[in-house]
Amino acid sequence: MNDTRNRLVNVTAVLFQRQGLAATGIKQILSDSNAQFSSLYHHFPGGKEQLAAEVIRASGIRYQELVEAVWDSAPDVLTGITQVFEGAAETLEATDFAVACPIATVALEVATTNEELRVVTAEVFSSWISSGTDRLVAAGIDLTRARSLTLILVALLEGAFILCQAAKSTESMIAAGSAAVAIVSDALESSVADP
Amino acid sequence: MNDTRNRLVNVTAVLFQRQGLAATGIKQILSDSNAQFSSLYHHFPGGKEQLAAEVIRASGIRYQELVEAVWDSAPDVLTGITQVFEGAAETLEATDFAVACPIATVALEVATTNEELRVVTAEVFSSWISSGTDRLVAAGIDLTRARSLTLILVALLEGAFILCQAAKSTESMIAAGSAAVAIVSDALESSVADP
DNA sequence: GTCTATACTTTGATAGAC
DNA sequence: GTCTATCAAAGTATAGAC
Repeated sequence: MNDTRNRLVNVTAVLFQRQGLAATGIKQILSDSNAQFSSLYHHFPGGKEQLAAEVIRASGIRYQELVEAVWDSAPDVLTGITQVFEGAAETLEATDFAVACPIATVALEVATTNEELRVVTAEVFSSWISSGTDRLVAAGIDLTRARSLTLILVALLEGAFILCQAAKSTESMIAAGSAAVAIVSDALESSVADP
Repeated sequence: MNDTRNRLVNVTAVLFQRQGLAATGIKQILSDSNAQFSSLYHHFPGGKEQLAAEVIRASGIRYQELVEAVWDSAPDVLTGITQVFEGAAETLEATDFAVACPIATVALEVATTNEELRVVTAEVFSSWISSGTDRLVAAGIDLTRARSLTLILVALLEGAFILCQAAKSTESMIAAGSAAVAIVSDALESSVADP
């Protein structure tokens, strides 16, 4: 799977994560991918927008799988959530705060400027939220509350990414992780008390 | 204060909020401001980057004042926090999810691409965090905990903005507001119990 | 599917008259 | 301080040979 098409997607994913959509030029994508104009427009007749849609989807799936792997390898829910936030903080620090959410920058850019791509980012977030909700339901939390909690968890993670990248500090991610654990912990206790 | 220089800053602030930095061209700024190239480079010899720095600072101050006004007009801390998140949700809905955080898109764009502007965004967030921390301290929470709580509040707000704009739904902002109130409420109770 | 070359637009920025 | 005109570079996209 290291053909030209995949190289284009993977290279663009990295550039989108660091620079966003508008700042990433096709010429830079081609240069970094060792590819030609003809290859890009052969594989993506829709040009930059079609490539972007595929990159957003691929990045979303990859990040979801990463988080699920961390979460599911933990012995319990609270440990899983702790490790997701700790892992995010470690990655930020290890990459000099370059690697955070793979789609947040693009999501904000397209939210009011490109309806097709906005929908793609919404689908990615929706998939993440379903994944988290499933896990909280499996831990004994009722569906409505599990969904609401997952929205909070994702918001904490995304918001902390912004603050951490701007400040070049993991302080916010640490605080967000503590809050995430506290909130889910409360929900678990009231689930046990009122099943 | 409706001279050319101020028009440039105000117009650019709106464009940055909706499109981000890279997607906003100087020609669009000039067109929307009814200004000329010569005016822009007269007032901002440093070009787009200098204008961007001033716009980020101005947007940061304006938004901080808005939030402080909402917070301080409430009878107590928890009501204030509730109304900040409710106000954000109302603004999102009233503007078809176009008006969210004024600097988040730019902050993510510049975080790894423009060190000078990254520092400016960091200063804005730092000022917001100080403002929130002051208010929680005034409510009786000790400084360390107040700062940590404020980081969580800002992360919740910023993360919810992303999710709401992508989904075109205020669901995440509602959930984030509930979480914010719950977390600060807990802190207030333990402050009273253990002063 | 890939190569070279190119078309056309928009970008940020500057020059020089007034 | 403002006007018109213009620059060099980078932007996306396409054509046509192989």
